[in-house]
Amino acid sequence: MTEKRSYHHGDLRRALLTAAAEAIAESGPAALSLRDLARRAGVSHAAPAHHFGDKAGLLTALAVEGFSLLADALEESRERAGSLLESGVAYVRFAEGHRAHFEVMFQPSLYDRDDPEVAAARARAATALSAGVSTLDEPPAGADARRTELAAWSIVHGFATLWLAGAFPDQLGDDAGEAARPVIRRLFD
Amino acid sequence: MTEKRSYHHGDLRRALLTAAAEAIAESGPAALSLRDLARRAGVSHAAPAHHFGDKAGLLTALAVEGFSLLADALEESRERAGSLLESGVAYVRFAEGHRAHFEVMFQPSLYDRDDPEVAAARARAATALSAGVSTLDEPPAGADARRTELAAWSIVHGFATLWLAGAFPDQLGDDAGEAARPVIRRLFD
DNA sequence: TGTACATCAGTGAACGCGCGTTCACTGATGTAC
DNA sequence: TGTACATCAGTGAACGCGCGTTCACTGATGTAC
Repeated sequence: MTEKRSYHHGDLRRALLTAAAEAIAESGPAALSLRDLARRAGVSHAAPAHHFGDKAGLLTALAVEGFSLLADALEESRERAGSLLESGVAYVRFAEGHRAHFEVMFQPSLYDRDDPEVAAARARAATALSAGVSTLDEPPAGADARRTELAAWSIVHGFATLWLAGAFPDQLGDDAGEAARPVIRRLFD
Repeated sequence: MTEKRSYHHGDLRRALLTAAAEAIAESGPAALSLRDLARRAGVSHAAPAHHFGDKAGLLTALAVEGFSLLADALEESRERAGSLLESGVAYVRFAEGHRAHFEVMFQPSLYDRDDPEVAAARARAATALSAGVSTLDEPPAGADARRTELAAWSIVHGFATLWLAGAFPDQLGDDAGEAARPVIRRLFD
């Protein structure tokens, strides 16, 4: 808690990103202030500007991390289960487990969407998601494949968003991924 | 523009809600300030507090209006088309046409979710949505009906959210409702 | 192994800004008689 | 129809606060020789 710290923090960049995720999970991305993050990291209020310039810079880094983690989760699920259904569940689990990243990623007004690192990480996540469509028993082709992809993306994104917003009835339980499975399955009946 | 106004505004409450929707569409709900709304309405900066108390009060009123407009749109679509597909299209159209309301409605941390008017308006919208499920050719029952409802809600909500976030490729065109139709239809194949 | 120096990370004081809130006020409207 | 008075909507000055940004600074680290 009150551990002594040398003049140099060691890994302030990492600490600020972690603090940002915490702060966003508590109060949303818009309430974020660099001064608050500095306080959380135990560092003077001018230090964050050193690493990120401004708030958009920090959120850009968070978006990169988010898309990258999402891509990891989707790829991992595909290797493990090889099913679009389970990729969808992984998407929902990612949103629940990385709420702050998820919220930032899909509010591109908050960060620099044209940043090359963002574009690369997002492309990797998009590829991982669309690869899931080809794991279907009868994989659709052409326009049908695109429609299926959008439908799958929409249903898991909508479920995740509504779950995080607390819009669902309590009966659905505590586990977003498990609650999502029968709903996503409905898309393939 | 510079029209003269008497000491009393006439319908300041209405004017502030309209200004709020504009401001939110421009910069998001978190950037909203009562002083800015006062400026937009051409009124002194202390006037808004008179009608709404604080920002949460104003956003509560906006949420009420939003759920109410959504319920209207869903009911109207059901009377006109009587199809779950078209109700979904109406949902997406509502989100596109009332972006500010939509954003506020599903961020309940911004307003008083326990307000009785909010609860009533939200319940009306929920009823209108679930009524859409019973218009299916082979309406499901019991747990199946609930799953179908969640699936339908998720897919249209997800599509709307991703559309507003600018996450979809440009090829989808300008009309969110039309773009959504084939994707939603995929749920019923 | 030791020294000099460049580079870098973080400091802390200062500034100006927009915000929400308070409060005594004033102008307009509605109502009782 | 006219007058008196209560109520209400909006004013404008004042306040304190947290914020981002700037800037000269200092302590730590790494590197060349």
